[in-house]
Amino acid sequence: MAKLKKTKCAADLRARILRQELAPGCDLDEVSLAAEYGISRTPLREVFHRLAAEGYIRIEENRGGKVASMDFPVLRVFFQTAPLVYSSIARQAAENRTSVQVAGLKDTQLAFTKAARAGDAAQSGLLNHAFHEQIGEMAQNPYLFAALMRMLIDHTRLGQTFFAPQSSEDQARVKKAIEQHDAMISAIEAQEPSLAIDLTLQHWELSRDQLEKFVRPDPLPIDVISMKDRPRAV
Amino acid sequence: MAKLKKTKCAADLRARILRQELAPGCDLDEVSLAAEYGISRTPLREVFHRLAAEGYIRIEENRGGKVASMDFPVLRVFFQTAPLVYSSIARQAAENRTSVQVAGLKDTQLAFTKAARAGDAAQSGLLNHAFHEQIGEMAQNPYLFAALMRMLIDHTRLGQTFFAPQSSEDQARVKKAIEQHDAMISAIEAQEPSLAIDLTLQHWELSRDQLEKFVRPDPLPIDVISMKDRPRAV
DNA sequence: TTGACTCACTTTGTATACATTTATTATACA
DNA sequence: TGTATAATAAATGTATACAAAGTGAGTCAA
Repeated sequence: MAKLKKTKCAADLRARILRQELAPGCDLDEVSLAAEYGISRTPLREVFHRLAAEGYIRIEENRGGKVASMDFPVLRVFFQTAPLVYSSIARQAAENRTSVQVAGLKDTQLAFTKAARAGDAAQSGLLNHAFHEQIGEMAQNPYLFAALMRMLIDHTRLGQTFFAPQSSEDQARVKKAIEQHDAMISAIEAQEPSLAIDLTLQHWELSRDQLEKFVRPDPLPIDVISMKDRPRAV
Repeated sequence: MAKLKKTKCAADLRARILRQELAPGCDLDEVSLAAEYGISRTPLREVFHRLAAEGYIRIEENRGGKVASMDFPVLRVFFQTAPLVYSSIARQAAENRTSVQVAGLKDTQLAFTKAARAGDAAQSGLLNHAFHEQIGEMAQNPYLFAALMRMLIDHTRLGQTFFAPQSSEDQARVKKAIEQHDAMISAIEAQEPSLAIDLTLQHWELSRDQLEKFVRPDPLPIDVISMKDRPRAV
């Protein structure tokens, strides 16, 4: 019972960080968080140290925990590394998945689909995260899994806008993402590594286009006059 | 001062696990370890949670910390994954290294060479670990770095015998490893990624041959008579 | 002898109190 | 008014005390 509160606290903190409810760099107050989760500072601090080693937060000497930042240089590396890690994981997931794991993945995909169609951005992001984490578990590769989890922290935080469709284009993208997930499940279930890799890379391309737009948004229009012709451009 | 004891405790525990002084699966008693490091159980447990998330130990509900095991299925994955991670790290290290980091790497290599030539197996293993960790830091890739660190935990533990040369063959291998390190430093310093990758893969081959011998040792001789002809075969 | 149960003992988990460090405010002085 | 410094408040880090769970020896009944 008591231990449940601790794991729940850790899980909730992770979720809040992934949802950017706790923004990068945000200061984490021990006393208020401990009160919030109904535990004392001792177990909370143990959670902090766990999250620090997982890459969610960093702990500074005598000034407590802060949400891990997302500096620009790292983002560049993120885009460089994602295809390698995601495709390697996909390959091994297709090779090593168990049928129980496939069933679990389908459950997650079902929940994800519902949330995405309902336009619940926060929940979609978390379920998308869970989806890819589950594929990571299928790979049975603790080494790459560690890399994957760190990628997903940043990926989910960056993609927070992804599942909040505004334009009809956005909605089409979300629909495509759902379909890609379904295809990935099939490839993994059929144990076809090379197909799983292809689908994963396509999925990454879709996500990357959106993320890059977020990181490097369209510049504001220079010619003010022409704005009249496309009033919703911004 | 007090915080130093904590980081020292964490570093020492890591080293003891890497040296297999604390064997895989070994139980970690909180009170005795706390006493040993001159700290109370509270900070020690925080260290435990850190090490758990780093993959050095695992913490079981109500029965404390145990050194992470090295099960056989994972070893298979280890050999599969090492070339990918090590070579990717090497590439980016050559691309992104700073001169300060190169200087640090040379220092480590110097200490490593001394320890290896002196036949100090434990120290050699740790310094070899530090050498490859420093290359990991040069890569400036937190995602792959996480994978690397997990690989090195198992690599260093497995290779514990590597730097305890018994036969003259073993001594030749250690000498070759030292030379390969030097060549890797040069490639990284010269910022030649493809060369760094080649050298890293060669280095891995050398290590792999030795490790596989450790994991899958030569079978005991079946023909007892022939033993007389090669008394040091076992 | 075996098996289950009890009770003492050991170990882990949590809360609280205290020490130490950092942040903030107030005050003095230029 | 602005800066430096002292005093105060707030937050983090650690130790200790207590609660809860696990472990094991010993006992007794079948």
